[in-house]
Amino acid sequence: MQSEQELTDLPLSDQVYAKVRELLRDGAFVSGQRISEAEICDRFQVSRTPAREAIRRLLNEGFLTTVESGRIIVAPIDIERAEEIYDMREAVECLAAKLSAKKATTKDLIELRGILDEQRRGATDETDFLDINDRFHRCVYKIASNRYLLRSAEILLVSAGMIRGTTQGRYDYNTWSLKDHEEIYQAIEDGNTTAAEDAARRHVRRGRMQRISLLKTLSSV
Amino acid sequence: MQSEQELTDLPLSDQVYAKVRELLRDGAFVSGQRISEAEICDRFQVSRTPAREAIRRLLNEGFLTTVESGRIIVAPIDIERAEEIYDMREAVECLAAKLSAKKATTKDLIELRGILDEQRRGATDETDFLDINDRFHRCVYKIASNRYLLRSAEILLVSAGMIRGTTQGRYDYNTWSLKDHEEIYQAIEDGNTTAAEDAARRHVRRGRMQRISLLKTLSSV
DNA sequence: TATCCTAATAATGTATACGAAAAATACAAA
DNA sequence: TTTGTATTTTTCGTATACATTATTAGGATA
Repeated sequence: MQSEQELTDLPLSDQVYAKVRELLRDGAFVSGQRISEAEICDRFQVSRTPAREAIRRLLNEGFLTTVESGRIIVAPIDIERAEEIYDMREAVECLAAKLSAKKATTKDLIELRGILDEQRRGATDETDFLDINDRFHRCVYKIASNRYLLRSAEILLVSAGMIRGTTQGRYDYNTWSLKDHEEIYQAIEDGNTTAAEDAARRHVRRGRMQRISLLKTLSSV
Repeated sequence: MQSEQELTDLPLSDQVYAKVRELLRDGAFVSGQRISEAEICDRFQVSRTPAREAIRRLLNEGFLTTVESGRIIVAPIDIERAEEIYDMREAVECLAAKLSAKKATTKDLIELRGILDEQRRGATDETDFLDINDRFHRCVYKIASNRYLLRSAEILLVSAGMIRGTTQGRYDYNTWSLKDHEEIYQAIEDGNTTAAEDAARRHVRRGRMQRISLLKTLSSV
């Protein structure tokens, strides 16, 4: 829940939750793969209680799914689910941008610009790029300061990141991503809510097209 | 997770979750009130494990909040939180209406119209009215068929329902609520996505004004 | 009476124990 | 080989035990 807390002094269930989500994001857990409590216990050396709680939360947030008879698997992201993610993401990112444009303080703008500068300097590798990208979006969420939005946006950001097939063709993404982020930033700085919303919408839609086409080439193989 | 399931064959944690949420909605648990595991165990005659899981989910969804040193209370809904709820709700309800207008089948329309007819016939009392109201919205969510939207919208619907101070002045709400629902329905039937979005937006904003002013009169007392 | 120290109490995080239900496996018979 | 059945194993839901930490209460002293 608290974001700035050291991971080690959080309850084990939260640590496990965070670590599993990381594994999901990094593709160590793949679509459709079965997840059992015992496996989580083994892997993270915790007892069933925190493992259970982490799994239940991941289920609730849509990262995992229950199949017939209670078995749990990593939620497969097919085109249908990807469209659900992006439909929702568009609504949520637009709101985030709009609220940020309304509420951003000077300090907020400095922080956001800092992340943008980092992105401009260029990422060392793909993971780094994705990190910076996520930080930008999370910063916007923070500025929007809406707890319900935050919860949703966070989940959707990670879920969208899980849509991938091949890693290739993802890095040049940086070119338009940077331009989009600059646009969003500018609108927020200007306090122009509709411009912010529009920029966010375009950004999400570009991401959507890219990801969906990625899925399509994959499923046709 | 599955909606049509008998409550009794769901895991205890889900049953407890549902029951606590009901108590919250009905005002049996009030803002700021402390909630302890033991209390939940006592009240529902379950052991700590399911009680814990229910509480964690309620925390995660924003119904409960952690205060200093891990104490858990019913999240107080002040004006700030109410605005967060309604800002987010506007985005989510608009999306729900839009998607429904795009996807609704004849069968969907029949079901939705059925609820509307019920509302037209009038509710017997306030609880009944709220039930019908919720059913209408849930039906729209279902038609939109987006899992991420559903989770969010459901939480926001209940959260918004928890904004209340006095019960008075809530019942005449029915007059404009019905009109709004009819508008939303019509747009969905027409497959007019922008009209659906607009109708939903107006509806949410009306609810927002009403609830916020309710809170304001309360806090000024 | 106010304050501080200590003991008791309660609450939460974590681990483990138990039971039921489902799945997998092994083995026998057709 | 296939099928059917019995047995073993896994997995999960639930309960409870243990440990640690925070909170409260009581009593002694200034």
